[in-house]
Amino acid sequence: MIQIFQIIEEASRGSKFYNHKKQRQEKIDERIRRMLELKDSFTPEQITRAEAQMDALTAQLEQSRDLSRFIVHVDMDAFYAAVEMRDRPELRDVPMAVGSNSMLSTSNYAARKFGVRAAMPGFIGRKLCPQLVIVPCDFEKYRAASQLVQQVMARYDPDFSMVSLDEGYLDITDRVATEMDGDTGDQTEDEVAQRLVGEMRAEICRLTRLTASAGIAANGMLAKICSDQNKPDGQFFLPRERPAVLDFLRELPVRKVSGIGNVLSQQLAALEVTRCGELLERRGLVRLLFSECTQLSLMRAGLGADPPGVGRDEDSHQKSVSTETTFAATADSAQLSELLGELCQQLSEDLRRKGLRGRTVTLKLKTSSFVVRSRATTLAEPTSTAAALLAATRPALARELSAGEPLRLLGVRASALVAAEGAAGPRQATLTEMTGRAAAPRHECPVCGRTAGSLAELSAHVERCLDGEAGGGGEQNGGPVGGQKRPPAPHSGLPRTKHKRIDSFFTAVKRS
DNA sequence: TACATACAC
DNA sequence: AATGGTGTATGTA
Repeated sequence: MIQIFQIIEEASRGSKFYNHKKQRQEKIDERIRRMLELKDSFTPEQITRAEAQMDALTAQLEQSRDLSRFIVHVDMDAFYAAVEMRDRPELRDVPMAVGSNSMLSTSNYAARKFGVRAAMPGFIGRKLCPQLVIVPCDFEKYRAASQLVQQVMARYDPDFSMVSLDEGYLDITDRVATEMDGDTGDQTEDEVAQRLVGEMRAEICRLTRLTASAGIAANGMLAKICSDQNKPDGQFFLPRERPAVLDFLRELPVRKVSGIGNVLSQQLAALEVTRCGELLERRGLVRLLFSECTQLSLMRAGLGADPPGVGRDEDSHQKSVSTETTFAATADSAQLSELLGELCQQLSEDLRRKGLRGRTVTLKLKTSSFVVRSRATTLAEPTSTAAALLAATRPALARELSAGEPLRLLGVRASALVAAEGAAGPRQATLTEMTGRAAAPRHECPVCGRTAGSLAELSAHVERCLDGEAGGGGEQNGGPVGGQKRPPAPHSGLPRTKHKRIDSFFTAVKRS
């Protein structure tokens, strides 16, 4: 499988993308060299002292360690690909990916055997696997499937929170407690939690014909790692006991922890830290070489001591709104200027739709050699008009253009957001706003196939259907639910999110 | 506040 | 021949 690396290398070598990536890596290497130099200058006393300071932090984290909750992370398996395979049986047994020639969003497991991965351009995927079938994204479908998944999750925790269309967190502690009050035989709390999650996954599967994996642990950080352990179509339970948590983490690659990415894991590797357990052993170096913020999150990763919340916090609001696009590189200022106008128009619409205005406007650009730059302007008054956005960014574009290098991307962002006149106030967008509505003009129950008169009715029906109470399973499909005589009106012309987007569904959002 | 970087999905 | 878009957080000046 070293071949995979070689094929990718072969296909990339010499390209501007590749060159840029190499340059970036050189910068990282240089940073690491400087870090190691600094490290070699530390005296044993310095390190001992740093360790003592970290021990204080550790004690503090131990003190606040909360093992009282059952947090669940649910992750749909190869989500987009799974939806396409479900709807097109001919794709079932072939290597396939969802996306385009320039970017793949997901691949199925057959394609993964060839090294075809998310975030890989399609043309490289085809080099790795000539039979690869590439299916374009169909977000309406993924949204509809996600809605069903969410409907199930809501039954286990009405305050669940989605991270994206295919992934979310629940706190099922209360649900477990309720269950324990009834007759659970001689099942322990832990067993009940696992059974409930198994049932939830089964319901998701029944409703969507898609599989989900899940992790159950004392906090979201651990639950997320756990959901990856028995993927696909599996679950993993990590007991809520300090020794079990520490044992689990000791050998776990640091890269598995959300927040430790490419760069930080390279830095850590240079310090001979590749496992979470080693974060604790080398805490002195962590203290001396990383920022306070990074120290804290690394110690949390080593100890598995993270707050148990599922992203619930009430008064958090959206910080920025942006739109950007990639195109064939050009230095033609008329063309770029026209595009900038369109982007400002788009951003203006997005801001208005969300009832927001921005005081800081940022132009983003990427040169043909993949160098990214941003130019920000702060206005006297917050705005949401295309004209003002354009006025704030056009001069910056002109300045950058005078360098003469062709551009391959332009983007505009509004930040320092405030509520527009008469709007509700800067707040997080609701899930519905961000993901759009389920595209089911005939509100058809995915379990029994009958139609309901409205979304609300359908929801209620699906609840009953999942509970096995609707019609006792004896009735035929097709009869409307709730005595409805006619199929409902197609659907209320609510604004649809246009699906020019490729993968933009950061919905770390609380449902409201 | 401006800009760059890292990260997630 | 060819490598995405949206958003958050953080470090630094």
